[in-house]
Amino acid sequence: MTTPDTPTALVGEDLETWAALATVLEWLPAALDSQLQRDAQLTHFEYGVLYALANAPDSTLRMSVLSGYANSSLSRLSRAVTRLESRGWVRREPDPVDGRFTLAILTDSGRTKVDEATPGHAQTVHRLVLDRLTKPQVRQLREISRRITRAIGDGQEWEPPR
Amino acid sequence: MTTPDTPTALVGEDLETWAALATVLEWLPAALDSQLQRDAQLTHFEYGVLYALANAPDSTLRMSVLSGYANSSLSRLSRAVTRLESRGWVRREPDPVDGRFTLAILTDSGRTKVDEATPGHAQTVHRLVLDRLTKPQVRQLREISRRITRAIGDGQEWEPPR
DNA sequence: AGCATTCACTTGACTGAGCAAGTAATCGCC
DNA sequence: GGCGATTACTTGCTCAGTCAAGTGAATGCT
Repeated sequence: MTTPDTPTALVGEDLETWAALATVLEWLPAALDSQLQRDAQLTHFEYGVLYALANAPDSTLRMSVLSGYANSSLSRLSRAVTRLESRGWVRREPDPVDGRFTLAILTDSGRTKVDEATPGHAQTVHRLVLDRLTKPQVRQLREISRRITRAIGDGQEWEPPR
Repeated sequence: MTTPDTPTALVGEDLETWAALATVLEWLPAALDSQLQRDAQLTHFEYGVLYALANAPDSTLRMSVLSGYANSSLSRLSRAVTRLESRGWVRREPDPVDGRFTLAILTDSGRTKVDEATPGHAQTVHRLVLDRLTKPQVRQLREISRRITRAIGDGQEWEPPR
């Protein structure tokens, strides 16, 4: 008689799957950063910030909203925006509606930067991920990713950073 | 007539899939680190090092081999082992066979540490990933992950860190 | 209206990772 | 067998990220 115990170690297929995923978790972000760094002197995270601003109305977002889009803590975002600001791609303004909020605003040269960086990044995502998979696999990957994200959100003992 | 151009931006299903995966890439490592940090004062990377040693003959591996197993650069590994050494879980010895190699050796208390940390980590992997997926999805995830890893390895302009 | 509280960041101290330069051990070649 | 590569790390510097404490703006309670 077998019992569906909570497992105390990963074995067999589970271990292999986890090992494969863990490798992706380690290498894919590094590969993405590498391309963006080489071609646009941007980390993937910084690109994400610029991209989110580029797709926002008036190229403007409150820091706290932006940190949500970028899956980031406010302090990480604050430092990243400082860097982007010093390179002239973003500027900050207090929100006239409520001075506690800070608006991050994409500058014209920031927009140019995103536009230049986007094709290379999109190509890399295709080359490393999308083009390697069958269409059903792409769908599965989306569903699998969402399930994992939901599981993380559900965890009572851990809040994803905002 | 449509042409299969190299795309210059991600749109539609591709964008959604990529966004979902990017979220996993951001949150899953953080969630894993969070549990291990809380329950065992270990990063996921440090756990991986101890785990690899625990499963090696004589609980011993050359630094360069270990860095392969841990998907890490030698310099990152060197620093991690320094930390683990200072906590008494690993010790270093020059390889008697060839003094250029350094052997990393798991201590008894290091073994105890891995054994204590493993069930909680395995549970977290189940809770966040494996238990959320159907069996076919687990298989697909393994295959998808391997394809992505292979794609990264193929890239001529980027070598995965050893 | 006045003052403590809350909110939305920002910043200082510290840690971990990458890169490149350094170091010690061994190998290869004459 | 001596000496210039090569190999296998290690380490100094710099930078990004976290945590916790700090700051300035708005809110609420009386």
